[in-house]
Amino acid sequence: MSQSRATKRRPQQDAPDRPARLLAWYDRHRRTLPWRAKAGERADPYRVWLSEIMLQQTTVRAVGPYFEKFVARWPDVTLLGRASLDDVLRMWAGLGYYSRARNLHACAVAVTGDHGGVFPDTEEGLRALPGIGPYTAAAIAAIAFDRRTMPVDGNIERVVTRLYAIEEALPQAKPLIKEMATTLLGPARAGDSAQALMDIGATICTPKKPACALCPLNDDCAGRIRGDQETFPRKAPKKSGVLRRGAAFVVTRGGELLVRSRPEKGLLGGMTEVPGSQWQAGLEDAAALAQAPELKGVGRWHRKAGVVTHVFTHFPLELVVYSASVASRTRAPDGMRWVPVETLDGEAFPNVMRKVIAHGLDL
DNA sequence: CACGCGTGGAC
DNA sequence: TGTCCAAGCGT
Repeated sequence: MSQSRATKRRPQQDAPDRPARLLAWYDRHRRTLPWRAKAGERADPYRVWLSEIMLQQTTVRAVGPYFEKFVARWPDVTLLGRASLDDVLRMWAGLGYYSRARNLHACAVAVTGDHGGVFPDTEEGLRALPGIGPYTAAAIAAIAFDRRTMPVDGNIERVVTRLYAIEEALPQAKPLIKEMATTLLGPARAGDSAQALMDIGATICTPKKPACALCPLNDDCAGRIRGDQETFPRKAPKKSGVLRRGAAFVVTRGGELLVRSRPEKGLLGGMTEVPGSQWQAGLEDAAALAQAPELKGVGRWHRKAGVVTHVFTHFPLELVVYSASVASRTRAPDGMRWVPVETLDGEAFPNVMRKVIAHGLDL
C-alpha cells in the first residue's frame, strides 16, 4: 500500500469506509422513536412492520399517536389478526391512504392464520404479504431480521442521488440508486445502516437547505462538491388535477346524523361519509340536489353559506353543504344509517367528511 | 410505467 | 396561495 493512497482523499467511487462512518454516526446520533429498538436490543418484527406500513408517505410526527394507539389496543399480530376490519378502519381514520389499513388487517390475518403468528424472516416471504412491497419487505428484513439488504425509500433516494450526483431522473433511476445504496452496507448491521441513511435524510440531507456540515458523508459527497446538492434527486414535473365539485347532505334526526359507507374499492374505500352527489369536474352546484333523488322528500333544505374545500393528491375538491332536520321517526334510506352525534369521533370519517359535518352542523 | 390513493406541515 | 413533500403499494 503506497503512502500517497493512504494520505490522499479517496475519490468518491472508492470510499470503502463509508459503511463504518455511517454506523459510527448512527451510534452517536440516531433518533429515539417509539417503534425503534434500543441500541443492541432485538427489534420486534410486529412493531417494525406496523410502523413501516404507517410511515408509508406519512411523517413521523403524524404516525406517533397512531402507532401508540395500535400497539396499546393490539399488542401483537395475532390480536390484530382477530380484530374486525371495522375496528381497524376506525382506529386508522385520519391517517390517510386507507387501503393501507385494509392491507394491514389482511396481512395480520395472513400472518396469524397461515404463518402461526410469526412473520416470515426473508424478503421474499415478506413481499408475498398484502401491503408489503419492495421497500417494506427490505426494511423489515434488514431491521427486524438482520438480513443484508438495503431498503430504498424517499430519504435514501435523496441521500444517494446527492452523494453520487446521479443525473438520471426518477423513477428511471431507481435500479441505479438501489445499486449505489447497497454499496453503503457493511458486513453486518444492515438495518442500522438503512436507518442511519433515513435519519440523515430526515434531519440533515433534507429536501431544502441540507445541513451538510453535520453529515458524516460530507467529505466525498459529489453533490456537495458541485454545490448543487439541493437539485437532487432529478425528477420529471408532474401535472396537477382539475377541480371537482359536488354537494354533501348533513341530515339530522334529533341528535343523530345520517351516514353511509363508501364502496370498498377506490377513493376513501370503506370509509364513512354523509350522503352526497358525485364529485365531477365542471359541475355547477345548482345541479347537485337533483343527483340525490332518495333525499328529495326528506325535509326542508338549507344551503349553508360558503363551501368546504379539500385537496387530494390528484385533485382539489369543493363541496356545497345542504342541511336538513327531519322528524324523529324518519327512516334512513336504503344503505344509510343514523349515528349519534356524540359518537362521531369514533366513526371512520376521512378528514374531508369531518370538515363537511363541522360545516353543516355549525360546529 | 403511470396513475390513483389522504393528510398535514413548511415555505 | 400554491406547491412540494413525507419510511410506497396495487393495478
